[in-house]
Amino acid sequence: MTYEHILNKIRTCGGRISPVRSAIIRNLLAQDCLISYDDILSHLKKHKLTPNRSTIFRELRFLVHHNIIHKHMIADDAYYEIPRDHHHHLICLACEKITKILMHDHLVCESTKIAKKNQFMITGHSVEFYGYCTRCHA
Amino acid sequence: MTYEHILNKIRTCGGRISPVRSAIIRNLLAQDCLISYDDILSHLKKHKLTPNRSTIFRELRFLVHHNIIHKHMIADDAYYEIPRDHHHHLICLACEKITKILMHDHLVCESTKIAKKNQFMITGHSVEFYGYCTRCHA
DNA sequence: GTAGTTGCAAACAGTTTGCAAGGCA
DNA sequence: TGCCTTGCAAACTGTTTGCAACTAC
Repeated sequence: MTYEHILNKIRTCGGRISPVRSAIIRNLLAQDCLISYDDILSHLKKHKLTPNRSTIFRELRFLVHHNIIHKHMIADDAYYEIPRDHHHHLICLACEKITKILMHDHLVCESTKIAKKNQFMITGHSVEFYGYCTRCHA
Repeated sequence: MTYEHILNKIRTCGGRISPVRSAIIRNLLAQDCLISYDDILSHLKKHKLTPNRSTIFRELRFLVHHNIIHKHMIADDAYYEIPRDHHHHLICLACEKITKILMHDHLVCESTKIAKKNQFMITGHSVEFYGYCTRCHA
């Protein structure tokens, strides 16, 4: 999903392209992994945009609702990302740093079995590894 | 971890065994998967216990802090369980029902590789499959 | 008796809502 | 112009805190 791809998707369903909206989308595209509300806020500030909190929440909800971004809850905090390459996360329990990891995903084939066994339509899965990063472990 | 096992662990670190505490632990032991704050509250009511909200939150925090229970955030809601058999979850995006699943866990061996590659001390992992249960899919 | 546990009220953080004003197409 | 987006203030939910009263051991 490129920037233009996303804009078209938004226009198709009646949405407008406002400065705040496009800045948030650019921010999410520039990132290749999960970012928080605060990350987004500080990125907007750098671009001289200081929208109200409710605007940011509404925007993120809009993008989630239109399936443009995904929301993850990690240790009580919300994080967002544009789903592109399928990947998983490594989460430090001390500093909360999130690292993206790529791995050969056995779960993709496993999920077919699980779906059949449990009579469940699986649309996605997530994997997180918890522990301590080098800095926090030391 | 049996009931007595848990009580001893609590006593060892200076905790007392109050009616609310033991009822919550029994509730968690009776369940073999994730339960919510509301599940706990209604279980307590059945046993004629009506503690204050803050008491329940404090208790759950106490148990998490002493590593007796684990807390999971699923779709903005908190769930708790006593870690016994290692298992994963199937989550219905419509009715939010959570089903426990057992599967051959390739991730256990995968995690050693990931730990080494990322210089990260892995202490645990979680896997969730998202989708729609039979009832919600129909 | 001492220290841990509880109820209550108040505070708090994150998030949502109603409404009027502003802005994109 | 019409409808979407925004700011503002207020409401709301889940959770935490301070403090005095209570209770397990």
